[in-house]
Amino acid sequence: MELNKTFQHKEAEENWYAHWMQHSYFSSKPDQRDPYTIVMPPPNVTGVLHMGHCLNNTIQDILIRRARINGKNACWVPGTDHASIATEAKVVQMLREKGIQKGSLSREEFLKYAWEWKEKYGGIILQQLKKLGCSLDWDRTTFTMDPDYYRSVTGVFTDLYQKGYIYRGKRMINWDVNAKTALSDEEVIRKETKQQLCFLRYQIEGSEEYIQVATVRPETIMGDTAVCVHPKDERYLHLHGKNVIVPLINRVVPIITDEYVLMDFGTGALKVTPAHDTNDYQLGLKHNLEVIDVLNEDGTLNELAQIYIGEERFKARKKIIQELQEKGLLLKTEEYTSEVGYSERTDTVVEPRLSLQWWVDMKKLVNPALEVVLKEDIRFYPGKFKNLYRHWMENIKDWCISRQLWWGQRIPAWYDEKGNIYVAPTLEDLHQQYPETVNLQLKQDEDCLDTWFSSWLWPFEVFKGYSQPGNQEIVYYYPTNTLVTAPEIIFFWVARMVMAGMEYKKEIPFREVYFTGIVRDKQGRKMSKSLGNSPDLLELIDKYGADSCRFGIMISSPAGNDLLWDESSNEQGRNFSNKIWNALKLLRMWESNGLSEENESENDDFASLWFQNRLSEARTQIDQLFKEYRLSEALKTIYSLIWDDYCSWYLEWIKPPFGEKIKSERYEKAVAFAEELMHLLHPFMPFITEEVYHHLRQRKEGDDLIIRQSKKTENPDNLILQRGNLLKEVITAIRDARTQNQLKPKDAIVLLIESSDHSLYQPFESILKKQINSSDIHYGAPEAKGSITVVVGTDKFYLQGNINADINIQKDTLLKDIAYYEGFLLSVEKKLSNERFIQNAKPEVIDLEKKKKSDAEAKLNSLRETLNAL
RNA sequence: GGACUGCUAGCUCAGUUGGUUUAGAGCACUACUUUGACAGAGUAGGGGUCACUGGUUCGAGUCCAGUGCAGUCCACCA
Repeated sequence: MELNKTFQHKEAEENWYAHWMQHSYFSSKPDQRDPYTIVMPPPNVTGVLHMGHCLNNTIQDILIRRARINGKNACWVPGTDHASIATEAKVVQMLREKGIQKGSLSREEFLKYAWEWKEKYGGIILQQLKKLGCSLDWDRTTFTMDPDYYRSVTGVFTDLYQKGYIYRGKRMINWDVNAKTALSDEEVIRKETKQQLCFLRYQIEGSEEYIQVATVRPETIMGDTAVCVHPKDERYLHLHGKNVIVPLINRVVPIITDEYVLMDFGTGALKVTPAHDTNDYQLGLKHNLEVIDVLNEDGTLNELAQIYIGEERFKARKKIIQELQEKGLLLKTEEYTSEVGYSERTDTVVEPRLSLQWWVDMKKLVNPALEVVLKEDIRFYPGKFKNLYRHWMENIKDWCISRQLWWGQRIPAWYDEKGNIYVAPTLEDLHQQYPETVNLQLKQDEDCLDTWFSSWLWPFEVFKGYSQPGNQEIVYYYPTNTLVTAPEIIFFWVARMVMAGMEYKKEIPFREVYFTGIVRDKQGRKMSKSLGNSPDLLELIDKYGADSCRFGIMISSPAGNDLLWDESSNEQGRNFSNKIWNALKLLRMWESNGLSEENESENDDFASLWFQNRLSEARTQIDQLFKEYRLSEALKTIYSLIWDDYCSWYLEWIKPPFGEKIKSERYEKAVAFAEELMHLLHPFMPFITEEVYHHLRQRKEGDDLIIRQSKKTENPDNLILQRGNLLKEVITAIRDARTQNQLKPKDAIVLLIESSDHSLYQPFESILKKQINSSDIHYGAPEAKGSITVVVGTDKFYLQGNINADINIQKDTLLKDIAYYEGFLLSVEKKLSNERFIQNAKPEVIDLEKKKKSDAEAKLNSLRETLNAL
């Protein structure tokens, strides 16, 4: 079959993915082999594939494919997360565009829309992963709101409630006025924000005197129930026990004292608004202050504010500032920058708000989960995240898990008319467990659970490890091997999965966690939708091919650091594909030219002998790099093995002279090496490798690269490797001399080698001849001048024949070399003549320096001899 | 404010317990080559006082301290 000029990625991708699916190569069932399990971090149903997913899933696919060819039963589980708040926001927006307000719908009606939306868009991201070549076990696709999964979530809630790990309490929470729900601390992003610090005048009751108070949130003054000063602050001693009048609404509130107030910040006088600030709330509790919440759940002012009722909080702020100014109550404003909390999902400023929510008492779960990481039962790559994990775990706070949303697992708590709480996974369970409730008027809690309250069960619940504990699958696949995820969700997800795993399986959920870097653009900016600097991955795959995109992102992905991604790395991947493709074409061309059956002894084929050992050497390196999760370097090693060692050296070495046939044995070896190379590269670039593998030979049904098993790595013969390096060195040096002396490639030379050991060169004489275009090779010293001399090591190579050697060029080169080695020798001699060095350095280091010295001397001798001979 | 990480060629990165040459690779760059696998190529070349300042040591890119710059995470100062 005639091969295309270049690799046609589109056809190959479609064909091979379909072929692999047809043969169920991705699907895994428990068997005698060791499992290798990865659970995919489930992307949000709202998501579309971006560069982060590309990186993350490429890494997972590499690990899975490598495990598969290393004889493991590889199982990679896909799925999606219902993403409570993000999805609900999308659905609300979709409805709004249709002219439907969420508030006008019943819960059931809304959920119907939400499920429709999920069915329509929820699977897109998984389909996109197929384009990337991900070898996921699709039969295992799980959704965090699948019926069984749902029940496990409410089951876990019930269990934790019964153990007393979950409680309901009225506390300050982070309120998202846009999504109208509570958020956990982790869902609040703090950002530096410029604000106006307003200095306000609060009049002392029954006096003309004023006290100054600074605030960045003047719209909350209507919730003030005190002004607080430090008890020792001399400026305010005379005001202790007095009252002040809150501006605009003229509420009379007391001046209280507390050491919490910083005397040197602002004016040293703090307005206390217990309903709208966590610290103020604590102060309020301590001093028994009234809590006046002036905001509605959507962030508008309510009746308790008395003024600007119904106005949005920031509009109200402006108006209040203006009114205060007009009334002379605003003394000044200063620009002030501080950290302000924003909702991770809706990016609106979060309001501290007092409300009744459900909480997990994390102290009950934290210890085993901390221990397994400290003991390194679970290993983090890179290791620096261990400290981060530890710090968070040691300072853990209770987890607010209730959300005022409809999309998600509804909290399985029911209230009777007296306000008693009953908790059970389902209503049926409840009736069964508490028969007295059958006849009660029960009302289920309106709220949903935080998304992460379901995804923390992921590593075991995808195998039904909670709903059917002890089933064959969970026993076989759990603990999983590697978790590959972004460091951003170490607290949201990783830590909580460890807790859930330890609590419910009494075992770690995964043995190793590989944290990927953040994908940044060329300017180092984080890729994000809002910046619009995130390229469309599907377009890239279409343009360069999935293999090239995988190559591109992996080659620029240093272990444990962020990666700066640039489209040109895809070009490098494409060029590499093309290089491989052309090597294949060369092999096929040789075959179609016919093979020569002429015999040759093993010793005649130095090239294959060398490459065999070079391959073993590379394999050893790659094995080690994989162990350390240095995937980028493993890829670089393979890249150079294929491009430099196989294509540039090996294939050139075995290439038959033009018009001649290649010897059959050599050809067979070259094909076998190509198979090995494709096998090594396959985890990184699955499509082209499978395609090439099938072009190399006729394959039987089921002989596919994706399942071909690796051989044991053999130790390389270092002597052979050294000989190979010598050969390369000599070729390079002579080629260099040829160029410098302007010899044309066509001009053949005669090579004379002067060496103390001719046997060094004899094994690869024929290769050398071909590579430097030499008609003949002799050994010995030159009889006359006029040749070009090249020194490699201490051996001399004379290029003779019909040439005009330019003595000056050679002199320049030699003098440069001599200067270098003289300098080098000087530094070594300096070291060796230093008595303290001789006294203190290890003997092997001294020996080494001595060897360096004698080597350099010998080299200098050779160079000087050569110079003199000119 | 606290903690962590990084700073090596134009760019992205290696450099493993301090001594294997007077610091490497890949891209990019420059020159030359060009009908026999591949111009998406080949051959060669230029390019770095290893962020800075001190210190330890016979010896520092590597260890220590400080400084600077960048980034990440954490923290309730109005």
